[in-house]
Amino acid sequence: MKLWSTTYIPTLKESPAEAEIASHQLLLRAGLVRKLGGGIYTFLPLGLRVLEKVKQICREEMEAGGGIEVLMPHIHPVEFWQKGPRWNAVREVMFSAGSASASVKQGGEIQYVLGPTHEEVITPLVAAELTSYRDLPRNFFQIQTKFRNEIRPRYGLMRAREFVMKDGYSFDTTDEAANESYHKMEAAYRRFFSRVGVRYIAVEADTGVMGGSFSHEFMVPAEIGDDDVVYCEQSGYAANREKATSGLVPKDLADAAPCGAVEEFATPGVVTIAALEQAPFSVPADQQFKTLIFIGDDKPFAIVLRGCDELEEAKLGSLGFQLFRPATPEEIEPVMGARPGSLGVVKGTIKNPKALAGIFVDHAVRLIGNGTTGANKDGYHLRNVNVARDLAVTRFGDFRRVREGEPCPRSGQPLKIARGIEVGHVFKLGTKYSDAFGAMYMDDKKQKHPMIMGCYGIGISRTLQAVIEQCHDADGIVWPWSVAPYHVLICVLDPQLAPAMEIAQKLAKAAEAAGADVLVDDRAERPGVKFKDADLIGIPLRVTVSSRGLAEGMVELKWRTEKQFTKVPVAEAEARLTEAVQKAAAGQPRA
RNA sequence: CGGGGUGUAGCUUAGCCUGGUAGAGCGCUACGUUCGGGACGUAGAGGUCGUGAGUUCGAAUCUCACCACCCCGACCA
Repeated sequence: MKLWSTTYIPTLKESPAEAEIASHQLLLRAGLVRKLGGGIYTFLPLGLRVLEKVKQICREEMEAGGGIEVLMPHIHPVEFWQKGPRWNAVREVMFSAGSASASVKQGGEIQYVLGPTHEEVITPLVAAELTSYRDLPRNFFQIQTKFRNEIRPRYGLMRAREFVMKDGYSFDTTDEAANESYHKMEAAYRRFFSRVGVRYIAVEADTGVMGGSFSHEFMVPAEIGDDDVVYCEQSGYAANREKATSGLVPKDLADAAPCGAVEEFATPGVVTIAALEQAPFSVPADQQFKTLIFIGDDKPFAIVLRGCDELEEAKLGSLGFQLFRPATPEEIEPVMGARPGSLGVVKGTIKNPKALAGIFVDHAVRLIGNGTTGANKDGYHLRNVNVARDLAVTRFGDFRRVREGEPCPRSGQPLKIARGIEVGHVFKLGTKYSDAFGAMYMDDKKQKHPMIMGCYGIGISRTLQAVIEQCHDADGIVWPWSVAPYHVLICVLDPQLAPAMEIAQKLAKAAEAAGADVLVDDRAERPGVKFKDADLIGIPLRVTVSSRGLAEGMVELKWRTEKQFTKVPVAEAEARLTEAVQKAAAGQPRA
């Protein structure tokens, strides 16, 4: 039992200007955290209690999934990162941790960095410690503070420079075993998020350059999220928008027959899809070919989409280029023969086809059959262009961005799109890090092989805020039982009356015996203030003890989720409270 | 890093355009009246007006630079 007067819960009536979204405002108003600097927060007692509960649930589910807990350092000698496979890519978001003394810092190299994640630490450890197939599989995890110098911290704990993360790493001998580790973690993640009390969607995520590996993101649906989740309620299909496909193009689509000879026509000044839709041309966007030129590893390549479609740039990762960017008009003209606005990939019209590293055509283009495209001659277009007969195609692929309402690739039902916050990510890594750090094992034939790795992250502090974002109303937070900082709040309206406090103590003991964490509001505040604060900090079950109630021999029980309270005779109060706590803990939050 | 915005008491802010005494509400302290959904009165404490330079007799107010924070984009748990 904790007395309000002996802890520190600084609630705010008004919300600080810096907080724009509900969860961020409530973090501050309910006295859970305070900001030290951009993206850097202190956890106050109430916030810390929630954080610890989320961590504990995570720990339990990780161990249930075979995870072994360790704690790695926050500061890393920089050599480990320099030796790793992504130093140049990650150093921008890493904090250095050299000496604070200016004289030492001058001209000196960075010697330490603050850990943004720990592949570069766990892999050398495992490389040194585990050498035999008999040592595997192993799956290590830790719950620890991470440091990333975010370009733009925002939304409180949602994107912070310092945040609490659970990170885990699995090491296996074979691909099949690694897949098993992966699926164990995926299952553990589902249990974790369910227990914490957030609605989530597990989506297929982009694997980038890792090729055949796979990846799932755990997303919490929220308006303020910065990812789009594409999903189908009927089939259960769900994917990050970067990776999502639709069933728009039937698998058995036959190529359309030509409808006449390709014909050039003048389109002076027409350089956009929209302009070609206007009279006198009146070509609908879905009958136009959109030709985009990119530079991939210094060579130009072409992407062809329908005029009405948009490119999903992340999907170009599957083409195998390390780096790519849109080409400039100056780079395009010598290759194609025209500037953007008059481009096309009709055979024989490309000025220098050999310069192109490839012509990649989106599957949906086949829906056009016969359409209109640029003539590679400024101010001219071609009509009656037949996809099968006339286009120069290296290969077809999926390059377009999926739109809401398109058919699900599995069920054919309309796809929906929602915003989401990424709170977890499971990723099959392969041997990227084991190769770099020599994490090898010897098999039973004395052959050495790199270990197959997986990595698994959960944003603990971000999950905490995601819970608030999902579980609040106009009055404040509405904590799920599992992570509530306290389960029961005993509001003593007249704490100066000894009998009132005695009853509060007795009830607190009963609730604790039933397994609840209890907070007693013993402040000499007016009732209105106490009730407002109670709603704000969102404790699931409130017990009100007042002189007025005691005069008729009653105390009151009230759930945070309900408007009405229930009067209970003092004599029955302990039993009723015990029962309520047990039911709530068992997942039936009703009195 | 690009675009936009804001910096005045612990919090929310007025004043700035049109230069001349820094104001309010919440919170805080004391006393009194109140006492079931953020009470009221009286009296107080609390301000380098983000920092630095400039213009001016005089700058919160005008100019410049810098810093911090917030929002929108590219990246991420």
